Amino acid sequence: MGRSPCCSKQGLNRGAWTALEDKILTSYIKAHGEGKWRSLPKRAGLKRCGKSCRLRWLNYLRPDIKRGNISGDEEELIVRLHNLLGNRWSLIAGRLPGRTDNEIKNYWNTTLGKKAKGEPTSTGSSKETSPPPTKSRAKRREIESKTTKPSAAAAAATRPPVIRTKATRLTKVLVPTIPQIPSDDYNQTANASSSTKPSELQAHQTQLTDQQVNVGDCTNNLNNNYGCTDEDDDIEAKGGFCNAFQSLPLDEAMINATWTGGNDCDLEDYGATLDLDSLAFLLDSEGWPSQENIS
DNA sequence: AAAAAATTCAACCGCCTAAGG
DNA sequence: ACCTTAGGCGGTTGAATTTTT
Repeated sequence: MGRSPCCSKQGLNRGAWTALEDKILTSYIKAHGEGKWRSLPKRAGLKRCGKSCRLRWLNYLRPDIKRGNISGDEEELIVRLHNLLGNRWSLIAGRLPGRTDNEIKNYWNTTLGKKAKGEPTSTGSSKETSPPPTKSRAKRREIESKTTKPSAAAAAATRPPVIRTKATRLTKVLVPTIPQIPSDDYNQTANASSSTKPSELQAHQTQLTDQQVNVGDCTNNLNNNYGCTDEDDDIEAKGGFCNAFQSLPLDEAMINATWTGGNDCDLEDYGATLDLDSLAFLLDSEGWPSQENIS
């Protein structure tokens, strides 16, 4: 691909992974767990760069990866999240169980981004001049996803660009925990019907909406809102509500869901506690802070 | 049927931050 | 305080595949 390798890769395999390599990597990680990527290839007997192993595992081999077409609901959610977060694919992927940042990024670049710009789904300068094929895959996928609501993409096109600050690496597994709301109140709301938003959560959303939320630095704002400070290293111990994910308006189901990014991630667990229906509020523009408030 | 064009997506890259020495 | 290492992220590339001509 034209660039010099990032690390010494003499004698290392590159390019597409073979089935055997996949098997070796999968077996090794199942036996020893993730992590120590630099030394993993040597220990596993793979002639691959550690980064390559990590990427292969995270984007393809993980058992909880959901493969296949992105549904209309997922598409809507991606558009919404992109409006809010910009190109922070990892954060967006964190809201779509089983989807990887790479997959979402690819989907955006090939489909949604062009939709949002009102461009035909084509690439390249020479390609821009020609009209889109009448039955391109993108077109067919559009037709297939019958639940697609074009209004969101159109709305995205009219919104001003998202203001972003530098992305911050998330070094801890993000487990959105129950926010620090009075337990009685929370218990009540948790028992409420699914169509009713818990009052505290509604208040939380309102607070976010009313506040001048700088999306790129929302962590700090949220930390302040929920009593966490920069000095609070032990956020999880506080049951805190203190990361960028948690700055998003959450509904009850999402908060109750066990979100993990680690080895214990099990899609069936998600299915038990969270499905796309639980994210439906994201499709409701009323539930989102306005752009003016974000910037 | 074959060639060209369009499209997808896995894989790579450089850069950044955090952690540890 | 500085340096090194490891892990993670978003941007980009190009081979493979699909569709169109």
